[in-house]
Amino acid sequence: MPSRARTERRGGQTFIEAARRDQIVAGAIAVLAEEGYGGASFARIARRVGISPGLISYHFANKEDLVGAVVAQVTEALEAAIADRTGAASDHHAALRAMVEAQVEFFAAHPSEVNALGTIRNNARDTATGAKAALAHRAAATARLERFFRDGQAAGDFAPGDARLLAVTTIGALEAVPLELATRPETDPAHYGRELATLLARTAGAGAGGVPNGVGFHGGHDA
Amino acid sequence: MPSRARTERRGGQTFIEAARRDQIVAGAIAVLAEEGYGGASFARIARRVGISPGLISYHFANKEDLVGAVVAQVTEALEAAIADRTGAASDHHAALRAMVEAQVEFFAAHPSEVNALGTIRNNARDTATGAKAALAHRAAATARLERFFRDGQAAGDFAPGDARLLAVTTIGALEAVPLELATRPETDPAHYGRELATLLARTAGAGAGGVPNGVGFHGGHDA
Amino acid sequence: MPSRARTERRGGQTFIEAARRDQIVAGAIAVLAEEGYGGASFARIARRVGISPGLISYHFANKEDLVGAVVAQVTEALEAAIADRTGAASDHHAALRAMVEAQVEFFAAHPSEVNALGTIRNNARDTATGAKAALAHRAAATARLERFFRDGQAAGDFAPGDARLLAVTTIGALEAVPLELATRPETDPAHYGRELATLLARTAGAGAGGVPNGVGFHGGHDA
Amino acid sequence: MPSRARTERRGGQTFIEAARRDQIVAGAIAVLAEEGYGGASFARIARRVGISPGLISYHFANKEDLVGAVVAQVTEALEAAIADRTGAASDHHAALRAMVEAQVEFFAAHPSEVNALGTIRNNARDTATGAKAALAHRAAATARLERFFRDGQAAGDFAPGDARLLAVTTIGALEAVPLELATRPETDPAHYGRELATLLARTAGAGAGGVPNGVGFHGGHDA
DNA sequence: AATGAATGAGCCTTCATTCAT
DNA sequence: TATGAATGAAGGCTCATTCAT
Repeated sequence: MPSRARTERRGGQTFIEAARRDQIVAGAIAVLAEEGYGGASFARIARRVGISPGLISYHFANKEDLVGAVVAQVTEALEAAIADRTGAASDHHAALRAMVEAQVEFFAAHPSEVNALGTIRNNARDTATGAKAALAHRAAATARLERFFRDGQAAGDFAPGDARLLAVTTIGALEAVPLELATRPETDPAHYGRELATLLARTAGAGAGGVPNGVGFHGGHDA
Repeated sequence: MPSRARTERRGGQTFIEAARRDQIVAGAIAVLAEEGYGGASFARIARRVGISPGLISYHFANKEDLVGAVVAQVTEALEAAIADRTGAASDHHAALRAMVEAQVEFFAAHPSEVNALGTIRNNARDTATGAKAALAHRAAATARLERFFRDGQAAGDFAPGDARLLAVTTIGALEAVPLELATRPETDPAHYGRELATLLARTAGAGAGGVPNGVGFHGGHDA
Repeated sequence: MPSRARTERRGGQTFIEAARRDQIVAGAIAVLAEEGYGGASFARIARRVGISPGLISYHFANKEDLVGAVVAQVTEALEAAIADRTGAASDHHAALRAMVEAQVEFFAAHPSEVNALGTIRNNARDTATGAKAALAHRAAATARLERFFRDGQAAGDFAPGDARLLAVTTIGALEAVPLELATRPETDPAHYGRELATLLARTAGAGAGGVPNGVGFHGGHDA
Repeated sequence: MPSRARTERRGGQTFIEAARRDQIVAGAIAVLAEEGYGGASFARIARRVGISPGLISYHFANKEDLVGAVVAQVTEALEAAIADRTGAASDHHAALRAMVEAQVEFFAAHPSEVNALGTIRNNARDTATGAKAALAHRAAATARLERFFRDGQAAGDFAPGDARLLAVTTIGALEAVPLELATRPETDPAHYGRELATLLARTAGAGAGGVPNGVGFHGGHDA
């Protein structure tokens, strides 16, 4: 029985279909990162991938659809990277550190993806569902972080204060990282992540039994 | 020789020339804020201002040129607002607070300008000189802030630490504010600014003889 | 040697080949009727039939070819329906009535087919051989009708006059029917056909010994 | 004072704007007539007119808009031609004759316009308002004709009968004319018109005191 | 100083068609 | 026999920009 591999499917898609989609998404990410939102035309993406522009329309219903796929892929990868690291955290300080470090390292490891996501987010008006997903992802991340800080404050791990403000500030601090890494390539991301984690821990403040400037000392967690 | 008024100049420009340029820049800001970078076409800007699209090309060499004018106007206004408030600051903590509060209040008072500036910055690849100015402004602001923090640490007003990291983090925290204000219109900007200032002061840390949460009182340093 | 059935042929075609062609023609008719000429793309036809677009190209050399098949099928069915009814007619008046009634009833019974045929005729320029067949069919029908009227006039069944004018007018009157039936669905087609036959008989006029409104009874002429 | 002519306006349009629009509409009519609906692309129209395709978009909001302009121009011209001739008619028979003759002569004098209108009508699905206007025009003409026949029957000028059927049949007979004239260029339109008028008068039938083949002479009815 | 007419490139998308499988 | 991947041309439309006036 021939050509089995070609007909096997994953999620209703042929292998080759899935491969093309991935390839196109990758091309879109690269072009978005390099040329910006306005420069990410089907023609440019197709040229980079080495296919005809019509083929993108064949695999994606819309530009929106393609942009949505980019957003989905990048946010999922980012979420996974964070989840991987925060899963083991035993307290709020450890979790915050894990999240910050994971995020910074992801930024360093996937600069184009992160850049593309940011580019899309900043041009969200254009596309309806596609790019709004990027904004929604950010909003969800902020809300999650707010809950996390409130939780930590209730648990006495963080100093009392406006958890929303803390979340927004933390998100902002993190979002400034990719440009900094790009601007100063000599920066060691791992080190930067650890330092930023420490700094943001100080920002969140120590709870009743903690120490503001650094590290708690109960657990044995680090990043 | 009549029409003297029309020929009087400031900076090499006729009055009416300057007025038109301002009018067009204002229109560009509004459209950038409302329609995003991709939506800010000459046609759309001209329609809003009530002129013909060709006139924009008459007054600005390029789209770049127009974008550059927007960046210049907004960054200058922002700088002025900051300078106004930080001028009176008597020490680093006061100066930091003044800077943060001034910036947040500027964000609240001029949402379109800030939005437009952000939009341009996020699409900086497109336009050569025009939009890169926005990035350059940010880079300069970061560098200045880094110097400020280093200064403050040397003076013992801030805790020792990586001043660059502190600067980038502070910038990031500030840049997250406009979206937060837009997303939650019920937020009181003045209050948000004070809280954020307090928070960022804690982030910078208290120096040897200072108070973390408040205002120091020794130095006479500038922003 | 199995699969004999699959290789049996009619007119040089496999059974399954013939079946597919019919299926595709039927799909094309439906799509033409519903979406118009411009909307009748291979993709749309294929989707309706439940096959891949490439298969249409496999079974038909061209879009022209497909359009030609549609024209052939519909005109043949129409001719057959007319022949069925006019075969028994004993004179020119009866034959005219039979033809008109048969045609109107065919219009009512096969609205999509008729619509598709009309759509093709009205876009005949596009496709070379395919759609010109529709025009040719109309021309042939007109010529036949002209001969019929001339015949009837010679036989004294119709009033003397320009047989060509009569034919063109009759064709026109018939071609207005499908839209009328579609626009006013409450119309009873059988009744409409009888009334129209009577009216057109009056238009053709009564011959020397005939009755204008009704049926003559001499000839043995065909349609 | 210079360039007066250029700034004078008619209906809010510059002269040159109006001239261009007319020129484009004329080009669209020619291309529609020659290449059919599917062939009437902006590129093709522009090439014929000798302008760039973008200029069509500059003068017309849409393809729909352009198509609508074509429909408006042709239907208005046709209506005017009919009104010119039927205005003087003193009774229903005279009015019917005038209408038929005027229409046939218009068909002969403006073959492309008529062809274009027909082409648009037959592809009405594609375009929303633009082409539906052509269908609406036909529906209105039919309704008006129906009223006319009913009127004439009430006045005793036409034989009793289904006025709707009569109207639809008359419209159909008229719509068959352009193709006949195109197919047989040797046809004399004036003669054809007179003959068709006579034929359709016979179709409508003579009223109580009238003469079937000719002209009534009593009434003062309108068209 | 200002208009509005005009261009040509580029946008996303759909199309008929081809071809390896 | 049938699929689905792929192409290249063409579609309408918007854009920044130019230029005569």
